[in-house]
Amino acid sequence: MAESPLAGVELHLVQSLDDALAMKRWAGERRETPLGVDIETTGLDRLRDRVRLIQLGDKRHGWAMPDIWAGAAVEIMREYEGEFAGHNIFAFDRPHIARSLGYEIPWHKIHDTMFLAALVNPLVPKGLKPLSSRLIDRNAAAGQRLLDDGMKANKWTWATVPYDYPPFWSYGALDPVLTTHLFEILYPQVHGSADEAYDLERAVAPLLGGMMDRGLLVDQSYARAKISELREYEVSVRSWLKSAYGIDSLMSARQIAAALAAAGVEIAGTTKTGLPSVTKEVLGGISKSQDAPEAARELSSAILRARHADKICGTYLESFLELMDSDGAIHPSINQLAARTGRMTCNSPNLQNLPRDDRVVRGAFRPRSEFAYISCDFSQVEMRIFASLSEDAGLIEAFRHADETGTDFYAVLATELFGEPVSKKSPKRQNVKSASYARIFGAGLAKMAATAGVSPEQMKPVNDALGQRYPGMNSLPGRIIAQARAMQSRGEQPHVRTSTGRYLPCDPDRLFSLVNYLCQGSAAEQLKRAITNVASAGLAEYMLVPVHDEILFEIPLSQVDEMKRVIVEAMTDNETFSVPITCDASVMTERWVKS
DNA sequence: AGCGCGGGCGCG
DNA sequence: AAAGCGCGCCCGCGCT
Repeated sequence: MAESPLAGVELHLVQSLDDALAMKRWAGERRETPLGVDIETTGLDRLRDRVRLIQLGDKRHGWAMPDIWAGAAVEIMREYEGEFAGHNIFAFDRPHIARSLGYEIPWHKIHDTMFLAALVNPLVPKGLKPLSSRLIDRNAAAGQRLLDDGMKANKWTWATVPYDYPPFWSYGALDPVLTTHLFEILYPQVHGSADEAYDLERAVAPLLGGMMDRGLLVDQSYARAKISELREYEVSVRSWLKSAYGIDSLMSARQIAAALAAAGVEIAGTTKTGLPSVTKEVLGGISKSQDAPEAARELSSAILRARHADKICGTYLESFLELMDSDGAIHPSINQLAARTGRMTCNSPNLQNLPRDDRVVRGAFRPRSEFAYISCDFSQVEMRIFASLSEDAGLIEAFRHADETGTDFYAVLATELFGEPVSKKSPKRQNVKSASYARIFGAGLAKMAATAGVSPEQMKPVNDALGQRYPGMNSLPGRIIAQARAMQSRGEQPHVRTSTGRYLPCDPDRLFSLVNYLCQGSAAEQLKRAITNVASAGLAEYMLVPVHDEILFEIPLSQVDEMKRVIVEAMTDNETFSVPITCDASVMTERWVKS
């Protein structure tokens, strides 16, 4: 049996000046990997918790320093000439070390093994422990259990576990050792193939940290007033549903199906587990149906209205008040590499899925005094990227023409396809848009038509014409899938790579999804690029949250016009693709709602 | 009481 | 030939 790479690792706890000096001598040694960095804190609050233990390590040694030695740790880091590596160091350790210990490690000197792991394979669990167990030593995470059990048994928290409790300091000291081992394994798999993607992630990371710390101010009295209005309404509907139909849950498929049956309507569709489907679409269909009895229509629409009220309160407004910090703001967590395509995600709360049409929810956010919101979003970014990657001269020209004349892109396509002027309002234009997006998603004709709300017979000629006039619409997916098949026959995981080298694998039986991964992943990178460009233009401190193709800003009122120009300039990109990436900014002075 | 899952629904 | 992509959060439901 091969010896563990961790055999012979020595772990040290700094408890004296001699220990600290020994650590300093060790840190000054030459080594081939970056210096591993890790910290333990009193908790997970970025703004309030403080550092308790600072750990440094390389492949052979791990050192843990209690915070009374923080000065020495910072001195070692300041003087260190090489690079550092940490796991999730950009989002966690670096900001804590900066705020708590007063040292901001230069971002270009930092490697993050979590980023490396995500770039090597976005589908795999990215925690230090699972990665270490898988890539270094099956038992690498064994200490974690020991520490968890010990903390539970002694009723210790991360704030109170004694520094010299061996499972605490020793497994703390092991973490930077694991990180350097991970670096040695993962970096060669990124270096040379995805350097540009990696550098982009490193550049974006501190900017996302700034956004989380800044947060969005909540209009509390507004939120409370809306909540009581909506809850009152919901309660009245619920009590009617209960007394008239015995329904006590707005989501119970059984109860709702039974009540509708009593009112004379049978639900046709089922979920994949066989229960009757009671979605908005199904109930909405009944509520609008001329054939359905009045009672069933009333019942369906009542359920939907109550559900909507519940959603607005439960998922959004009430959650905002619960998550609100003592500074009156909400500090979402922005996760840089959670999605398989390289998109960022957001939680606590998710500010990327606030209702767009119902103005109530976004209205709960107000710019700080003497500030205004500016929202700047890319225009048809995924389609522009699709056109560029397809190299279809007609599509590229259509975008050029649309931009030059200020015409809607899909109206340009529809005008070309139908040989007659088509307006932005026309259903023809809507069908062309649906068919175009279906290409990006890899949808078939049936789904395409259903989404557009027309029959497959109506959609087919539009879809065929689109493929004929713009052959790149067929050839790009064709090329991607042909390459994916070739990968499969070589025994590789089928995948695409974006222009930065980002590796995007798909499930073996869903090759068609690669078309979307490439467009979505490239667009995700374009937003990350835009974030760095905005920062380079000097507006780093005004960004609040990224929303896939949009950045929300909070800008001093006195500089709105000027900064709006800077933002548009920074987010416009005529270089990266053969179709310009354009954007559109709007100013909101009162709330996060466009007037 | 807590966990995981499916269904449902909000966004790009 | 046929294939809609990516998320997070809430609830109901069945399980331990």
